[in-house]
Amino acid sequence: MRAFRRTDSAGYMTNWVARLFAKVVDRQLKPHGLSSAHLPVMNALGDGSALSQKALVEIAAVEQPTMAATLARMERDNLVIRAPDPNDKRSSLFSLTEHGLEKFQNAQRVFLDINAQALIGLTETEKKQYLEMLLRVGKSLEKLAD
Amino acid sequence: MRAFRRTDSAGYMTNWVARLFAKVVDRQLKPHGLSSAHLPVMNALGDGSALSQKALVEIAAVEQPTMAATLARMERDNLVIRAPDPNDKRSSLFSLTEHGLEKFQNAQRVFLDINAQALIGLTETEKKQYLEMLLRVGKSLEKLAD
DNA sequence: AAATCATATATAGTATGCAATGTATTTATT
DNA sequence: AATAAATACATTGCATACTATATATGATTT
Repeated sequence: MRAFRRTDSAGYMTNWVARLFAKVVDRQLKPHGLSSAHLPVMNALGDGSALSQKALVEIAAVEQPTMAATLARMERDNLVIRAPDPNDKRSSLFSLTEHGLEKFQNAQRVFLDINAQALIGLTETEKKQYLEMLLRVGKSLEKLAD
Repeated sequence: MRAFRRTDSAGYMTNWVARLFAKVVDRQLKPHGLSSAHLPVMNALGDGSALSQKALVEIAAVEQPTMAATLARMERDNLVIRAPDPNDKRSSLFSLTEHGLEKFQNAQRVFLDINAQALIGLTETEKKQYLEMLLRVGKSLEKLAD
């Protein structure tokens, strides 16, 4: 079996672009004390919601221990607070602190801007196709992961 | 600024698909004692080449300390060996061990198969478009990262 | 040849991600 | 109600990735 070019492999290419996204986002968020893993959490809590770890796990589509660690760091950095869930003693409800809410405004702007810059070489039609294909590929991979 | 859906963001979606790729690949490679980060290295060395860390950094498009750690683990696991570069005392040349070469055969098959499965929902034309768009988005992001 | 600059790698520190497993609480079954 | 099963979360261990920085060697300049 002959070696293949990286640009011929969807796995390599997707990983490459994802790392570039994260690198650029993290560099620009760092001065704000934020990072890419905070974004799905802040986005979910940005309207003032108080959500459980489990809900955030589903929203961010990461494994539970990953979200636990992210929330622990965000709590440490005063971006979120944890309150006991009155209906379930196993669970806590997370919400943004005031500081977290302020930071979320910046984060949102930075992230949307980088997304726009990244897609600058695609037409409007292609942008939709790009997102739609990612969704289809992701769903195929989710089946493989079950 | 209103919250956006994850499926509308190229950054989220690319990251999501990349993590799914890695998860599936890593699960299937684990029984072979391999992982996704080994693939670009094995692919580069699979023809018997002996390459420096620097060359592998460029091929895999990761930062130098990342490749250093990956090579250290691969060396520990007897997948690659390190030999002094006769032309430059700062540098070593890495090549696959016999064990690494055997494993590479399996890895290659597993990886190509997962790639094919992931793209099963795309037409042949779309597969090319997917790769081509990733390349364009990646190049835009590389500019942002400079 | 000595001093300077550049290059290749190493190391420390941290974040993000996964798998595997343990614990407390809740829900379902008998 | 007691027991069993399911659920929510915590914890441990490790891999992969980044930034920042240090060290050794090589190349260039003076």
